[in-house]
Amino acid sequence: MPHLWQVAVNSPIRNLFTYSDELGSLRPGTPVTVPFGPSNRKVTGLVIDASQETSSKFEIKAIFEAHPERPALSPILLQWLQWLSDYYIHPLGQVQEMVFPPLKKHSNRVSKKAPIIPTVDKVEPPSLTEEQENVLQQVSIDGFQTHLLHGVTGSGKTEVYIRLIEKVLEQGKSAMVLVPEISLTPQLVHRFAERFTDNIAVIHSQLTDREKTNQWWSAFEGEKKLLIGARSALFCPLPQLGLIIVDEEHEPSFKQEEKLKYNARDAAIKRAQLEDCPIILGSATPSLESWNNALTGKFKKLTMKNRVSERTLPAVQTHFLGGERDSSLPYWLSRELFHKIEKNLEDKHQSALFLNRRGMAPSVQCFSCGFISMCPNCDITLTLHGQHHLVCHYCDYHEKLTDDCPDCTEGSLQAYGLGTEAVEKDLQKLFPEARIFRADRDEVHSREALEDMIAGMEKGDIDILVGTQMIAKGLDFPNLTLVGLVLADVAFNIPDFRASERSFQLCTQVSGRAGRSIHPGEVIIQTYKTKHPSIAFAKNHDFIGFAEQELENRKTFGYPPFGKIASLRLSGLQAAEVEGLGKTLVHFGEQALSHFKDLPEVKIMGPTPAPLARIKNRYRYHI
DNA sequence: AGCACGCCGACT
DNA sequence: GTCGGCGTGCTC
Repeated sequence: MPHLWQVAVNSPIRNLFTYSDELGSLRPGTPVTVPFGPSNRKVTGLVIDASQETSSKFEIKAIFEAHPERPALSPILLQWLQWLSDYYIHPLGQVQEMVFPPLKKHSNRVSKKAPIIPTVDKVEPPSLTEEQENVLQQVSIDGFQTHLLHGVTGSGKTEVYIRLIEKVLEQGKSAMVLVPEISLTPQLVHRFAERFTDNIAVIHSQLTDREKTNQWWSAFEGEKKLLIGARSALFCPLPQLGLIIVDEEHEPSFKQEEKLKYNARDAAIKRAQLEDCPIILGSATPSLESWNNALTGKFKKLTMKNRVSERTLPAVQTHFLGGERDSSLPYWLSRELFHKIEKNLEDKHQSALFLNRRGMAPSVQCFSCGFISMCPNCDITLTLHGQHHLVCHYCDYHEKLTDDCPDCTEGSLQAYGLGTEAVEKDLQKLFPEARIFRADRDEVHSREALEDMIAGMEKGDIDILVGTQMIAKGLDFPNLTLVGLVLADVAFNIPDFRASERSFQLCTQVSGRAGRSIHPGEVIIQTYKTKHPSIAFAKNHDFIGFAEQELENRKTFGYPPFGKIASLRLSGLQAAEVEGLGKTLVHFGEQALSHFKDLPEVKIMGPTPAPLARIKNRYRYHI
């Protein structure tokens, strides 16, 4: 009698399917191809378990073969995939698919592109600070334990990671470092390459499919013992995984919002638990969830309060933007920041200005009739780029800015608000001699362009860097001594209970770019709300104070980590239809709740239009 | 998701 | 009488 197996098939169905095995070489964890659907098309799947199927409600088909290009997975990995599927409510057959590389193994075709792992000379390890030593002593590399490493910017977290990885590799095990996509800069890889030479594989979305496949196999086969990557790298089945590091654990980019909706930080903790290895979550500004877990003892808390080599944290000043203005300066530039930039140019130091908004201006309005240019496909104003390009930041719509208002045809459209392009342009006028570089998605759109920008900063070819998100984290330029946050308020206004946390993190991370070398750093935060707690605490480098106050707020309102929130997002082409579905779902929810008497308080809110009520002509609601 | 089936309008 | 557009339902 042939064996029957439960197979997770790559399809959006949450059942397992029973197949017969006439090969006899299969076991749980074997990737297979199976006939599926009325035309028996060939789909991929994963053998999960033996089947006890006795009834014959359906025809049982035979597995085609063990997948010729996919290696078998360990019981631990299988268990982890099952957990992901259950916890994030996603079909196991599709979760399983994320483990494997996009292309067939093979063909070691030599890439013409620059190598992903740079060839650099090995660098001798620096001596450790007392704090670093102390932290290292507290981490056991045997057995599962979640650690939260709270270390200020520039405190040498990376060196701690490196030392721990060295220990793990000495035992013949492999290690994984997860970083947010945005900070997976060549700089970080370079830093690791200096110590582990070419014993490194890298996986992130900027690689081509061929590159990803090659990197995946070199990590899977143990040819490279250290895997560095963005969240998707977590799925790589490393042999003898001995350590996971999640750097910048608070970063929202660890969350995937589509398909399998997982948080790589949380999924990494689960994987470490199953693999029975330690995991380190590192951040200068931990998420309040993780911080709370450290306070309650669920995570082991490790602290580094000082920067390495007696370097001090930068002096942070805040400047009120609403006061009287110097008419010779653009309205967004305080006299103080202007003078600091001027001084920095004289001293041949570098400056960076941060503003989380690309383009010239976020909207244009007719001064005569009040008409505002909107995207026809989205509920959003069009952003002005250059002198006369109106662009939607959510779809590919763009139009030319007309001389006259398209509505009243009398007035003309005027730019409102500020973006990085305008900052760059104004600065160039004020400092004609300065070499200014703008780093946002319009200017820096590829790995190569990012590398060029970094090289430009390192060589001193740039005096002033103007940028968005892109320059906020992870970067380390020794000659960068002045950082200006042009308008901190942008971050307060996002409609999210984490808005305060996000702005505190932003202020701290941006500030952290300044003064990372022998020269002390200075930071200027410009804002209309100098008293906002996010700014006040960031100014004093007081994460603990901020966390204490913000946790109190969260407790009062029942927000995480004290309460739990789930968000259901609905979208469709007809607003009424989407809202109707939302109402039906809420109704189901209320009914379901009424069957449970002793639940803690559960509230269902909505459906209401999402903050961006329409994107790409799809109406969005949430519950 | 991907495919087949089936219902209906449009065209030879 | 046949083609094809898309709504519906199933996949071991």
